[in-house]
Amino acid sequence: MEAAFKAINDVTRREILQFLIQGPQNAGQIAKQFDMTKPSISHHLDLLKQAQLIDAVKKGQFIHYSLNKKGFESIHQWFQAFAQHFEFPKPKIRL
Amino acid sequence: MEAAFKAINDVTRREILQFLIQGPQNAGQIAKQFDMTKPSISHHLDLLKQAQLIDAVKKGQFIHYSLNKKGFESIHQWFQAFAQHFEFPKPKIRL
DNA sequence: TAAATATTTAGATATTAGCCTAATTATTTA
DNA sequence: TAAATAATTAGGCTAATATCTAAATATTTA
Repeated sequence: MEAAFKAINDVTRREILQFLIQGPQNAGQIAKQFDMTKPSISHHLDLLKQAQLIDAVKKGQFIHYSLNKKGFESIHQWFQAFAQHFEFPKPKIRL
Repeated sequence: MEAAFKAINDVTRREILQFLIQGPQNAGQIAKQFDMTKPSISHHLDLLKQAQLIDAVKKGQFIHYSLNKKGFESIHQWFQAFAQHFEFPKPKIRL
């Protein structure tokens, strides 16, 4: 959980997560989105992986990165206590 | 939003938020819960306030701190995109 | 197998963050 | 109004973070 909070406390890493909503991408494709060197992006990917917010699968010389539910669940769980406290509006009908 | 992510990226600050679930507390009562000096706690309270995760109301020589919905809403909003992506299980019946 | 490509690892540097002690401000009480 | 209480602000120190360049590793292709 510690790692997840640390991971999302950075604009670039949050943008990487947003980018991955549209589907798995390899490191180069991710790096292309940002005005930052590949090693820096690689470092960010490492922190996101440590937090289990993303998964990495090597396919030949490429590494495919995708969102990982686990890390998000840990954030979700922490948030629940407060969501309950404030009773955030929920849809009346199951979507 | 930036400020909220920064604020929750610290164990002490998250523990302060947890503590405030049970209701408003003044700075001294909060500081008593932690093995840390008052100035350090004061600094944490300031960051939480900046993130609008807590509110501060002065009552005489005391300052009462309480949870502030606003900051949590900004985190909640960010989270929604991913919650939708993963379709986190929701209760079938409205509680 | 040598060259090219994809990505990471290592090392350096500058900024940010967290904690402490000392000093300051504001309020209450004797 | 002087002393006590509640809390913050200021200043300094150390550890952690984000970024870069250069080098290394792994894989594919000519």
